Amino acid sequence: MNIKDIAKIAGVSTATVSRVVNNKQGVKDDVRNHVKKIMEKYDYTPNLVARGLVTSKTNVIGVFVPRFVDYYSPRLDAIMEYCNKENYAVMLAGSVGKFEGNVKSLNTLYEKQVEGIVYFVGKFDDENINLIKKISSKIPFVLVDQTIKNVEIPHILPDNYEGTRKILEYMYECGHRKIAFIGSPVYDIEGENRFKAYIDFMKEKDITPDKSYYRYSGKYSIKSGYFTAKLILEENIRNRPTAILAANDFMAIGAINYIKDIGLSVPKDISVAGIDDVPIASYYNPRLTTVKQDQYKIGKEAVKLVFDMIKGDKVKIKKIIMEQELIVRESVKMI
Amino acid sequence: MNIKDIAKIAGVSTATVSRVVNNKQGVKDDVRNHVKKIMEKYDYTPNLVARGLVTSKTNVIGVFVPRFVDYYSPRLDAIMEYCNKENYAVMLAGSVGKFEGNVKSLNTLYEKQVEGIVYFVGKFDDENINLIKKISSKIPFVLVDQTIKNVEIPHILPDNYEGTRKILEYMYECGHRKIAFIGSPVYDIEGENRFKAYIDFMKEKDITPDKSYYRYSGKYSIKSGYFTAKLILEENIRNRPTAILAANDFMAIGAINYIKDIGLSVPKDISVAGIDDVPIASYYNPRLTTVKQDQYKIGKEAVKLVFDMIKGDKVKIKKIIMEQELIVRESVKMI
DNA sequence: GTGAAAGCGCTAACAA
DNA sequence: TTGTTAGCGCTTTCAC
Repeated sequence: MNIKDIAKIAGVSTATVSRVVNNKQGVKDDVRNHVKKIMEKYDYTPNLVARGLVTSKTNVIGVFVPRFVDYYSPRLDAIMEYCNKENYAVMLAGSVGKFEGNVKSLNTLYEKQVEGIVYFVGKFDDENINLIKKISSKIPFVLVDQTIKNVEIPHILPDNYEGTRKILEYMYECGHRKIAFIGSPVYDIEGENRFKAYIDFMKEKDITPDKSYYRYSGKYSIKSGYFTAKLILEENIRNRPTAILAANDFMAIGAINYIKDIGLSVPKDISVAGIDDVPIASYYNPRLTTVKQDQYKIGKEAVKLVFDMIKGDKVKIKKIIMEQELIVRESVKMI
Repeated sequence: MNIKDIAKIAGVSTATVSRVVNNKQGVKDDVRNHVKKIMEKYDYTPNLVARGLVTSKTNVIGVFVPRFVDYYSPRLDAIMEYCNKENYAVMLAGSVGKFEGNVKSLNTLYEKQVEGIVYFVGKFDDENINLIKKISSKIPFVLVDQTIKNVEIPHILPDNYEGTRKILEYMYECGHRKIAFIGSPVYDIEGENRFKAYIDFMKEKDITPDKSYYRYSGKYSIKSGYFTAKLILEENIRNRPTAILAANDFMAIGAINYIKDIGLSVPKDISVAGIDDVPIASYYNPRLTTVKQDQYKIGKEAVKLVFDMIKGDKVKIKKIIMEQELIVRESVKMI
């Protein structure tokens, strides 16, 4: 049942049906009602693919998510909400474990004519970067969590350097000097910022932690936090840190699990802090002291930026830095 | 840059370019290479919307998610993975808080010509059900977590009744008799199954819990678990339950938070169990004793079913019941 | 092995 | 206020 069928049955032209479907003016009320009745009777549904072809507006935006972890949930919520409001649909892409899928998946988004893309970065390689360059030169593209060196792309970045300093400052105020650090993957520029903040901070406080006190080999997962904590603590049995900062909440939770497994307790024996403030953080036991990235807001700003670019005539590169806020809860104690 | 441009530049017909784009036979190697070179040079990307219109195959499947919580993450992962493999894209719909959005959002999916839909149910109302009936009569549609009375739709259901009995049996074996129950929303048929299992089980064991021992007003969120636990425990100060079963893990976590806040400890003072085995369950403190729904598998079976229906000629209604498995961890103790 | 041409379902000038 | 018609970018017969 298509627009032609309806037109024929209703005894009008397709143009008139189209006007009715799109609630456009210039149709007499009785004709409009008549057409509407026919559409209803025959369960007519407009084919938005066809419409998209002629208007070259698909009303779809693309979202790339490396994998589904709770970290992204509030962001996706924000995006869905915004898109619902704007009458856009969301098309998903993601690698889901396999790095190789990234390029193909992102390209598909583009080929399917999405009008803009929000890209939550997992990792990059050159192939990826080239594709991003190409796509971002043709349609609105917003990068979240990461930037690309020497390439101007609108992006939203949490202020990881300052955020990390804030939580370290707090730990320091709580009397901690022996602070270990569970860092993030080496491919992650922003992760490096967190690590850099740690190194800088310690230096400023005239503390020189042993090299075995910090590792930046974590993978942002609970498991990797567990094993990195194990690595650090096993190497420092005689010189146990009083506190551990993990580069994200999941790794902090992993560390807490390990500490519990060796019969110690957080924060009684060792304090642990995270970064991100994922949804579970405030309900974990102990409630996690962390640094809040307002994920919902990040998601919202990201889509908003895309829509600004879709609507606006001139697309000027925007860069948004999101401040991070110290969230004091239970997992770091005063010593 | 479209197929016509490429054809003109390459000095061939659009048909030939199309054959090259789609890797079809019947093009001489040198012609093929020549066309490929031109496509590359001019950064040609096929317009999949146009292709979709002519082939009436969009290579997109729709997924409806009520909201983004961790419960759905492994399911979405499974779906993404499967679709990547099958060369399909995923279009998302969801209500995100507002119930009213459901119908419009689902309808959009249909209008955008997705080839099939996986529907993770939040709640239903009549408008919703009518739309689902309509859509499911036209394209492959799989319902997950719920069924519709008197309507035959392929669906995947966790065996909530048996699952709930399994965990209750375990709690009973651990010596618990005073078992309270934090139930799920009244609109949720499957939630009612969990509640029914509780009532049946208690009756079989000749236990008649006070009415204040069970509530099925939870909303599956951590917060609602917290406040329902509060309600139950405050009303039963002199007759405190030794164990609480929550109808999902999030509410169990909420209950644990409340118990902690009143100075008691899980499982020392009160045991708490959940249902679902969400990703955080095995890393919570205490590690959650629960009943596992293999969410990844559920997601996979759901898409698989949709693809079977897309590919298969005859679409016969399939119903899959997913068994649940008792997962014994730390949050329920022997008394 | 290649091209001409019809048409997928719709919108948007333009004409009437 | 309504209809005619030309595409949107692509695939797919059917000739050649």
